[in-house]
Amino acid sequence: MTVYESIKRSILHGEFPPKMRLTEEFLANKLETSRTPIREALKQLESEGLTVSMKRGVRVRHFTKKDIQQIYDLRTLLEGYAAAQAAIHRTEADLENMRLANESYDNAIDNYIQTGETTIEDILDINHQFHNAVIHASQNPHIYSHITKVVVVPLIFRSFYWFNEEQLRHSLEAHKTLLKAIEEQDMERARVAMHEHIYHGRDEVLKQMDTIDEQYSPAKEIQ
Amino acid sequence: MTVYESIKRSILHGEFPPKMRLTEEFLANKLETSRTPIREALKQLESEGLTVSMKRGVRVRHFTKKDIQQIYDLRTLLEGYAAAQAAIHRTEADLENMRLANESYDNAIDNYIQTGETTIEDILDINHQFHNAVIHASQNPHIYSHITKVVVVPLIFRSFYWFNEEQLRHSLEAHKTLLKAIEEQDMERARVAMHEHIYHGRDEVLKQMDTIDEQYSPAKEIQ
DNA sequence: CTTACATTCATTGTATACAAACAGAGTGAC
DNA sequence: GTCACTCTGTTTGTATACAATGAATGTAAG
Repeated sequence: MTVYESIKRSILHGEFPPKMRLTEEFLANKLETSRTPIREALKQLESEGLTVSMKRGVRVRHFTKKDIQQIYDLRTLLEGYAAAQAAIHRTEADLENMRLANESYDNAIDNYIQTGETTIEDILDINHQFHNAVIHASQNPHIYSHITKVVVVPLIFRSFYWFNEEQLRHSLEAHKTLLKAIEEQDMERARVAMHEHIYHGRDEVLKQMDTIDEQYSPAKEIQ
Repeated sequence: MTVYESIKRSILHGEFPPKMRLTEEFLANKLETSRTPIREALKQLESEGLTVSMKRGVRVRHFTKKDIQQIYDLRTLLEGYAAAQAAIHRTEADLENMRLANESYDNAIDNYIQTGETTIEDILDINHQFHNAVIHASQNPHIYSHITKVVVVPLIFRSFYWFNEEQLRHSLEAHKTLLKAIEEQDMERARVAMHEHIYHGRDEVLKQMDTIDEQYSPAKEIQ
């Protein structure tokens, strides 16, 4: 799904800023394809909440602080539930996956700080691996699509959070706390650890939004 | 979105049973349109979880009892949250909407029993109105898409539940309990009332699945 | 100067033709 | 008889042409 991924990247990286209109022909030219695959990608993006379609055409969605708060509320609810279920249903293989993801995380932070070979994208990816491992351990595959939707939006505000060693270490510690609770099958402890972890991330994103304060910035226009 | 609605109806009414393959041309012929709108509808249905696409083509999704249980778990989580938030944030207008929906429900049950003018579809619709009013009262519009997804699937198993006066009255009572808690801004009471209401519905659907036991029935083939 | 209407242009929605990919049947070798 | 391979037919994926629909601009009347 390369057309979809490409547009998604452009939105998440800010190349297509909020409120920018996305015409099919523009995207078709840019991605050197026809309008048909573009339309399908746009439909999917809309169902993920990254775009909105008006009477005529589609625009990159604009999110207010309230939106972000509410989306994070849902993410907390869903991932908290996943963590609680994981504490009950996790297999030994699940635990191994989580441990592995955390080791990778640890190494990636070192690498990022020391050599700079590892990129933020890599770190985001490894973080994602851990969260996915938790969902997998919950043994409820239906959760995935819901969490995907609430996870993707805040990535638009890829905050300074992810560039800060202290925050990265803190995040890893949170993962370890969570993993311990899941190992010990301590369901409520796991849920709360996840709640705290996600709300902490939310606070950082909201802080970021305050500083750049682009809520009301007009859309860049094409051409 | 009439093509989408039409295919959805066919799936929910059992005309397109689980595992049935849906080829684009077949649907295009049936709905007297071209493949393009069909493809878009199928993409959307897939994102709602009603179909799955294989390497080649798409099939109506088949759900096991475990799937239904897990989907209801998520629905309970989400609607319970919505109810709790509604208890906090509801406006007077929200309360009025809920009261109205419950009145309609009451009348519809009477009408259904006595005259038979009101159909099950009507009743489902009014039930839906109440649940939507609760979500609206939560003041978190991002919940809608998530709940839509977990609500639609069980409709495939439109159980006997909806044909039974006693169950309908019971359901209305549950709505009233919930409404009272929301009126009194009793958040935890509202959450629990919603949990109970949804799990009760789940029990009925699972009971239904036991009796018909079509989990392992092969797919009808076209032609 | 403002409003209402009409004409034009840009953009989306639908149909269709063509290319690509996969499944299944048939054929041949071992 | 079985396995592997090719060939054929069906079905999806992509491009493109055409139709339909809004939006915007210009024009004329009040």
